[in-house]
Amino acid sequence: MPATIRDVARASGVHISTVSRTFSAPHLVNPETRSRVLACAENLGYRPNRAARALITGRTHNVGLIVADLANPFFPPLIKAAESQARHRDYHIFVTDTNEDPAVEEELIHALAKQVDGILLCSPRLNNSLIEQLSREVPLVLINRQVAGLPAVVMDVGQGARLAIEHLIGLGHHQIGLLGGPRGSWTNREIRRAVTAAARSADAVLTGIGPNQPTEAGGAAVAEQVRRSGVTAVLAYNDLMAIGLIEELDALGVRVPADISVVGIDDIALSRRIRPRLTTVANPTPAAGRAAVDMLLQRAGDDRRTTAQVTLQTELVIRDSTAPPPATRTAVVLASHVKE
Amino acid sequence: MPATIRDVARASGVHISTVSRTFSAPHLVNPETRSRVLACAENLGYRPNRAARALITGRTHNVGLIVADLANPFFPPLIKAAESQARHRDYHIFVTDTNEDPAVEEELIHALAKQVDGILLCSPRLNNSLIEQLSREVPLVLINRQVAGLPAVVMDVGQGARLAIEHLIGLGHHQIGLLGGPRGSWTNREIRRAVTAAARSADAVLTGIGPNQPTEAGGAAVAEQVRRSGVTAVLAYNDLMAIGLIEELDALGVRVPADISVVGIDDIALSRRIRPRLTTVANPTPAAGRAAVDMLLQRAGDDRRTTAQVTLQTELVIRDSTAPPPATRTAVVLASHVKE
DNA sequence: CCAGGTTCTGCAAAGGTTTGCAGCAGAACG
DNA sequence: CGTTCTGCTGCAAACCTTTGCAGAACCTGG
Repeated sequence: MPATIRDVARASGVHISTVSRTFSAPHLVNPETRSRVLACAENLGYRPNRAARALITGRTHNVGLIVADLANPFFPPLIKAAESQARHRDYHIFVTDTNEDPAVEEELIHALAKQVDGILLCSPRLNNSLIEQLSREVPLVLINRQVAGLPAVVMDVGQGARLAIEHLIGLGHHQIGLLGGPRGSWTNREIRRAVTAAARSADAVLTGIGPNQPTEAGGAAVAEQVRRSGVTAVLAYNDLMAIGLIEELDALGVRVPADISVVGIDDIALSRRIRPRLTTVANPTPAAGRAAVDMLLQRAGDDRRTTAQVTLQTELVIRDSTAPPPATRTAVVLASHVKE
Repeated sequence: MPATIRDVARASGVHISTVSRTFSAPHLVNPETRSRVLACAENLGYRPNRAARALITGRTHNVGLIVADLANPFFPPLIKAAESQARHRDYHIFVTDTNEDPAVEEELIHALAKQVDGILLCSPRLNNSLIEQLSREVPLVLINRQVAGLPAVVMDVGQGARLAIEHLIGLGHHQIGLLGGPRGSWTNREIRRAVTAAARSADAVLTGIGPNQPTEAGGAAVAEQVRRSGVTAVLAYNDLMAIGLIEELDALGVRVPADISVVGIDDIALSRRIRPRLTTVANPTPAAGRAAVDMLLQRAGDDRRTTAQVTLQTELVIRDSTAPPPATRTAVVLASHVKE
């Protein structure tokens, strides 16, 4: 039903190759012929079939972007930045959501493989060897994950987490809880590594809690456990969990930050809006999206495999959800400064 | 580089058609042959090329989903519901974002056209005739938009808006502001239509403000104008605008709901969390996502063009951002009930 | 033993496009 | 006027599959 290159050729009395060139290499065809062909194409409503084109050129001008959970406000800024970057380069981005399920993730990579020129894998939950294997099927750029030999852009969440712990220790906390994220998360391991080191060198005691769903529900679910654990401060895997935790603690009659301090990670827009405003580690998500697109397209351009790994800096944003622990409260308040 | 059907055929000593059938019609091939072929395929890491398959079958098993703004929390529930519904039917969903730009929207439809079996168009900003024309290129299902002859699922926002206005009038408001959304939005027109009728029949005065960007920034931008306009209540195009407006009014020293009542539309998760909790019109977004996928896939199945239009009910959720207007405050409070 | 059926496999066309090669006409040049 | 070059166009193979058709091998029943 839709017009093909052949219909246009017939209508304008030229060979299909001329029609093809009219669209993909206009300078090779006589201006007169060109405009005749274009007129016929317009008439018939002809549009080149991108799938057929891709079959022979090997370039689809699409890139896939796989995230764990579209409903997590952490992702949209990254996605939008990636989209606009891709658009400038005449590429389109197809976004899909894995529902935090590694099986779905693998499924999707296979499904996308031949329909895109590469895939941006955001915070994948797959294990390293599987990722490596899949990367032989389709060019991959990882975001917030490092696998030897694969290009990646990561946000230095370890550094941010370290700053967060030092901030808490500086306030006088010794018993600190660490709310783990989903299993398979590289970010999760980075946080744990950095935090463990920071805590050890300051004689603070760390209590791990998790793994958990990286959502508000996941945070809320462990509120009771946090309260009973005796910690005076908590670093959560992400802002969503921190927010869920704070709300549930509030429901249990535990005040934040008076009784327990809470720090999140990501600095989603919501964190600035809740009360108490959340102290958190800010991630440069738009920059990450742009960088990932650049790496992928550059890699697609040259054939040589770029395996660069870009690290973006994070930053601790101190707001109102952290304060000295109850016991030492007055003493420390005298010595500390209040910052935004 | 990646293995093709031909490599598998060579390796297992059969014709390519047999390999093809092994994957797309296994019952037609001898179990013995089949397992041999499968073993070779596994060995070579062969995966059928979905693009090539689509070229000949005409079925890609993908569906496109185009939204105006991924960062608007209104969309994720719809998207996730659509994705899970599609997954059950062995389809994949590709999501893209138009940045509220009609030109990008058209671009995207063309780009997606041949790579999907149909497109779900969410709150499109395109005009009717263009939509109609594009629908001849690729099957379309509209969400929150009605165009004669095209299948659509809409949420009855008109009814919800009417309830909202009646609620405000019931509280004693006579001067009501209507914060318009983006131009090109069908929802916007529906709201205006319903609200105008409701206001007329109750002798309330309506002040239109807009069009505006349907974001928090858009809501914040008109706060000053709202304050000066003399209205005592506002119905916003969506929750995001309502929230932005409330925050900015707060910054201007105008209290909600004491000085001005505000009602939103959508009932995004955030609306339950801000203070005052937002009175709003709840939309059944997951149901809409599922219904749209069903309509599209059913339409793809039978060849006959289904043009059904499904309407889903909305609901007014009364929370804390609405109250009687300042003047009549005490009098009416005595006569009214407080509900969640 | 033969007619008819079943089960499996191969052949080749088709789907819509791109692209290296070759051919052709006319221009430029000596 | 012959040669070389330039600009344009057509030819046909290629990309990776699917699928209608036909043939081969085998079986069943009469």
